[in-house]
Amino acid sequence: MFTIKDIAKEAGVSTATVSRVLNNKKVRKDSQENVEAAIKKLDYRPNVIAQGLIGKTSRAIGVMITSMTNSYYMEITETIEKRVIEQGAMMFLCSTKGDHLLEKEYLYNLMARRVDGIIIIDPSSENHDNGVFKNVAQKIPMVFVHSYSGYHGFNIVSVDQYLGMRKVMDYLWSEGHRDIAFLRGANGFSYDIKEKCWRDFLKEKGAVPLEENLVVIADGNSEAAIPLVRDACSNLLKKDRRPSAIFACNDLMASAVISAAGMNGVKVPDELTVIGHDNTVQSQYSYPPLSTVDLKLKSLGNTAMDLLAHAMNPEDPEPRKVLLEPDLIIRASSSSNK
Amino acid sequence: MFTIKDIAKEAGVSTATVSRVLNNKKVRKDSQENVEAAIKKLDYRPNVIAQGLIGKTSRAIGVMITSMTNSYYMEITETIEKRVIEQGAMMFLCSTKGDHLLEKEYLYNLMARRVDGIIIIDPSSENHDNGVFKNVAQKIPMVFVHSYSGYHGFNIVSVDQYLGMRKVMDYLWSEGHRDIAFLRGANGFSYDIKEKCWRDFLKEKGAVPLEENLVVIADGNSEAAIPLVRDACSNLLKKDRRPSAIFACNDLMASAVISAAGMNGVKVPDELTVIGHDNTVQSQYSYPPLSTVDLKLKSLGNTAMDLLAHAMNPEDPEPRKVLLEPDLIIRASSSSNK
DNA sequence: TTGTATGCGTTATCAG
DNA sequence: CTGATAACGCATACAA
Repeated sequence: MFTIKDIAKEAGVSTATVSRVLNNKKVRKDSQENVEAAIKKLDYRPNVIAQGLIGKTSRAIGVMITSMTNSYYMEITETIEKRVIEQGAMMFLCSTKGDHLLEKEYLYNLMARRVDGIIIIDPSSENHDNGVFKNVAQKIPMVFVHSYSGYHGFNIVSVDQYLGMRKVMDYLWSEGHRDIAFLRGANGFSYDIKEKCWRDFLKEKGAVPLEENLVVIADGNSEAAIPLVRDACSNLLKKDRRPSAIFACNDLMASAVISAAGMNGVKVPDELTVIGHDNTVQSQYSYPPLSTVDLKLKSLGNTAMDLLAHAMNPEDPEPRKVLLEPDLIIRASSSSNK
Repeated sequence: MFTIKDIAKEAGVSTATVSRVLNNKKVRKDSQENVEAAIKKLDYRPNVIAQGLIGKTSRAIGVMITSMTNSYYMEITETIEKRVIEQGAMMFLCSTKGDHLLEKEYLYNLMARRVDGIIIIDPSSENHDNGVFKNVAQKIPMVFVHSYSGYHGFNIVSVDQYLGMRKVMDYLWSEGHRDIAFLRGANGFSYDIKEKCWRDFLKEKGAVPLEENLVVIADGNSEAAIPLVRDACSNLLKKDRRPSAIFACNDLMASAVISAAGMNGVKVPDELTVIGHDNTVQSQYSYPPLSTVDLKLKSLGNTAMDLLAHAMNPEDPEPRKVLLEPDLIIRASSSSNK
């Protein structure tokens, strides 16, 4: 591949002049033309690695997610990517599979590559508690896309999931649902927040007794959870006191609930209302289309990029928090129970 | 951030010695220890960009896909990523949205970053025909993951989709299906290959008249196609001569077919057999679980990495083709029509 | 306006 | 075994 030297020789100027043309600085017209001709002739493209070494910027950012086959992450990531390429930059994508050691490994690798910024979607609590994030954020602009906004000293964009869950409960209650099951994965802030809201609400309404068996613990938010959810739901639907509505903490699990209903001959939404969460594309196109909480995934991605731009500004590096408000979207998987 | 010079000073040796320790070359024991202590103390990590500039390798590869919200691509990509991190490398992910100009842009950007290799899943025909791929492949090891193995001079891993389609038709025919609809997207080699097989088969069996109206043209393989597929299928299912089986060119569309059936009160699989293609995770977890053609996505990803490793070997740069054999997986969305 | 010289952080070469 | 030094490709301060 050609270098700036080749162009300089071809154009009969110095490398400095070539560099100037490349960076739109003032040069004499004929030099400009000669250089541009040489560039075109040799199909020359500047070595971004060398440019990065100079120090200003590597024009690359890192995005860390948990899984690539979960559209929740990929929808946010796709929005981020759109913004990244607008800037002529590139994106390293890293999926941690929920392993905080791998997450740490990736983080240090990104640091070693001098990326301009890092966006972490669903950061692990371990690397927060042990100070890894703090350490990295000191050196590289960093943004969390998180279900929890309680961390301090970090740029965070999150969604007010308690509010979103409240909207779900208000809706279900007003539609006459009283036995409302809650389906969550094993670990995660966002599950905890929603469960708290669910409990708070039922207590507030004096819905006694609070049936503990309506809490189904399945594992994680990857496809592997689906069979677990199906089994758990099948059991639930066979009980004497069957819930009239099931809320699932993400659309993936909600789809599995619909499947379980179908397998047990329970009609959705006539005999069972199902509400999902996240408003991923699959919720829109599932059958019946899922009522769900819109997490504003595009907005999450765009805000993350805005925050990153802010974090890269040395003038005002004060961390910011942005809290988005989710909406409840009613589709065909839910109905009244009056 | 600290550099090799800081470590050298801290350890009381030269930068050369530090570099030797970093690269596991022979140094005196106490030097070794001093350097390692300094590295640990300052939490030093080598600048990968500087390493990349030296020329050997940037320890980064580029993966180009069409869409991030299609699990077909992401399952292959996830397999690739696993292999990439095993080598301590990183992955640039680029989604072209089917735009060949963007694809070209990405390609040159990756080149400018001196990536060690590029894997293109579903390369555009435009950039093949205009020589862009040839141009890039000359300078950087490149591998296609493709539905078409007819390109020459490239490393290609593909699946024998004609064979896979043949397996579908053999199965359907042997189960008594005679009116078999074929659902495809607008553009793409893989659609063409499958359609050819479908036509060949019906002609071979003398299935006259070949009902052209059983060919439904929907657009693309992104979620946006789903409503189009639903509409097209709904129309199809209302006709006098309703097909007893519908084959869809990917699982996404097949899911939409199931939805359309549900919306029209047609039972799957009792009244309609639905067969998908690709064996993405969603086919496994949809309801009813989809009969589908297993494209061996993991194997595609792994083979792509194997080919890339081969392509990076300067001894034998001869391009290779690998053709994988797909399997038909029977699940609950299909039944006999006898 | 232009060219020369230097540095970015690392590895490789060579002499010691 | 070690250290000084030259390269990698580019950008920039400085001198012309």
